[in-house]
Amino acid sequence: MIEDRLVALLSEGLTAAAPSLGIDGDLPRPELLVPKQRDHGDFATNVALGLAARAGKPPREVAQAIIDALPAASFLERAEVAGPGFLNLFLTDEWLHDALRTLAAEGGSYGRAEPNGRRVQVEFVSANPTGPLTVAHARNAAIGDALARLLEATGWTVEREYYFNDAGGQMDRFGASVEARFLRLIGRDAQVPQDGYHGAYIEDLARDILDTEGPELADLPDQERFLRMRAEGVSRVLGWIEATLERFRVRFDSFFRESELDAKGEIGAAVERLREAGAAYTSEGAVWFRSTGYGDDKDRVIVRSNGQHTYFGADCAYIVDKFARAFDHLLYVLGADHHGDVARLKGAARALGYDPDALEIVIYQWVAFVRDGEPVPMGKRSGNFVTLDRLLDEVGVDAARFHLLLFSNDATIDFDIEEVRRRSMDNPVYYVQYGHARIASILRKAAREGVELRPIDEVDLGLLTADAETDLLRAIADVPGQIAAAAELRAPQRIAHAAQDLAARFHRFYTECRVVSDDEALTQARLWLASGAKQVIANLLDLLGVSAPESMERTGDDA
RNA sequence: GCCCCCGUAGCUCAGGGGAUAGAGCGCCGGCCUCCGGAGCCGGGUGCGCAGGUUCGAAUCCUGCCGGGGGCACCA
Repeated sequence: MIEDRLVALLSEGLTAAAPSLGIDGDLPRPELLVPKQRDHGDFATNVALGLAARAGKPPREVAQAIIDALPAASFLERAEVAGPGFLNLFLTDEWLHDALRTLAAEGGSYGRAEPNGRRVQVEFVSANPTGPLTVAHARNAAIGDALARLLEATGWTVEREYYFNDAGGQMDRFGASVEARFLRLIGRDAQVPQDGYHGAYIEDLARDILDTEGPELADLPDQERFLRMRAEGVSRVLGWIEATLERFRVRFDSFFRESELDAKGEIGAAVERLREAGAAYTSEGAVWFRSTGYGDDKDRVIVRSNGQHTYFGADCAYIVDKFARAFDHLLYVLGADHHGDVARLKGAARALGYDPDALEIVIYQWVAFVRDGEPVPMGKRSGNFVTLDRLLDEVGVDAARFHLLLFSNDATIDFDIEEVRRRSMDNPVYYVQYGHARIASILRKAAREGVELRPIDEVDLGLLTADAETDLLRAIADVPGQIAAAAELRAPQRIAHAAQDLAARFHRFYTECRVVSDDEALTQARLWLASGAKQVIANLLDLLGVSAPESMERTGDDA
């Protein structure tokens, strides 16, 4: 990449200039900046600003000394001092052409890194299977999957895991609710518990269990019947959840049940380990984790006085289980209500002897779903909620994912269902997709007219000289860096914005530059540029799990 | 009371310590003989307040103000 070559060049110049500047000792690695203004060059560095104090000379003088010491390089047109002491680098367009050639060669893997040999687990969604996924889970699914895709793109081997509690208090209430519905269906007297689940889907579940398992389930001994009902309910709800996720283009590599931890004795083992580490103690009959030693505001119970472990106790065992599976890094994707978990989860990891930095928690803020100005209620137990499926029916997978990934994780989202549903120009997902479809259309036209695309090495990319053309090339060249940054910062919205930026640059290029024309050489160069833009838009959309259509409906008249 | 997130243009939001802070929407005015007008071009004295760190702060730190959310052996 050109950036590496520039940094190497600058380092050489810096090393050569250092003695005359009176700088000895370690020299910094020059940092490359991308100036916002074109007359500030293609790249810039602030290295002179940082070294001015050490040199005892004005920054501009330091910058000039570095320039004077710069070895010749074919790709460097000129370098100049600017502003307070920036060193601006002007390159020949060759690096832009190189980027386009690389893109042409790599296609769908352009911008992606080589495998780094490291394994990361991304745990997300993890909703307990007491009912269908709701809109409340949508952002978690979108962010978790996008981060998984970004990590894959930056070389990681990624495992997507879904964790659920199949035996806690909520699941018991769920099981009892299903059981009651079942009994009522066959005419027996039973009441759904007051604190149980009252949604209509519970009855659907009961009916399905009745249809497939038969009424004789009702005659099992009480405890057995309850467990059976709970299990039958869980497996069916999990089936719904998987189907919804599949539709949302999210596929998990593993579904992990909390009960496995207990069954394998891992919870007891984890508690023991914490005790040995001096991080757990007994008080009032319960076992506590000394989380105050790890930045928490109070200690937390891990085993209740009745002998049952808490959720957090299971979390500790789960941490052990995860690390035992030889992941180099663990990512948790959790909603804002879990911010309090961060300190104690990392604390538990440390207490258990792991590197707390290897356990990372991505917290995202809430989504306020709104319809016609009214908040959409999301409580699951009341039965009054909007399922993720219904949301997808209304706005489509592409619009839903794109909109959920358009904003920083730290920002709360106002998700107006009517607005996101609109297939119109104020909907950025269609703007980007339209750009992709429009390019596809040009390429079809070129093919229709018998224009044959020659190998890119035989094409004179130097003909691409208009601002609209070089701006588009620049954006293409910038994509690998954008992907790396988005992954590193856990910031999928950067990809959404990069995609919009690419589409905008393409649209401008399209308006100003006719692609298929009588000028054969120029047509070749522009076709390569257009198809490059198409590929890059597709690559970025893929990182978001959004499709890149070859064509779109011509009319968006429900706008 | 303690903790987390946010405060940037009329609205919704981007902005990895750099130079003159951007985009979409809305509003006004332009652009179709011709590759898809779901498009393009032009129109803009906005970083909540006060300190601090720095050559340089929307960005990092502290305090305050305003908004949102979380703080149970429920699990």
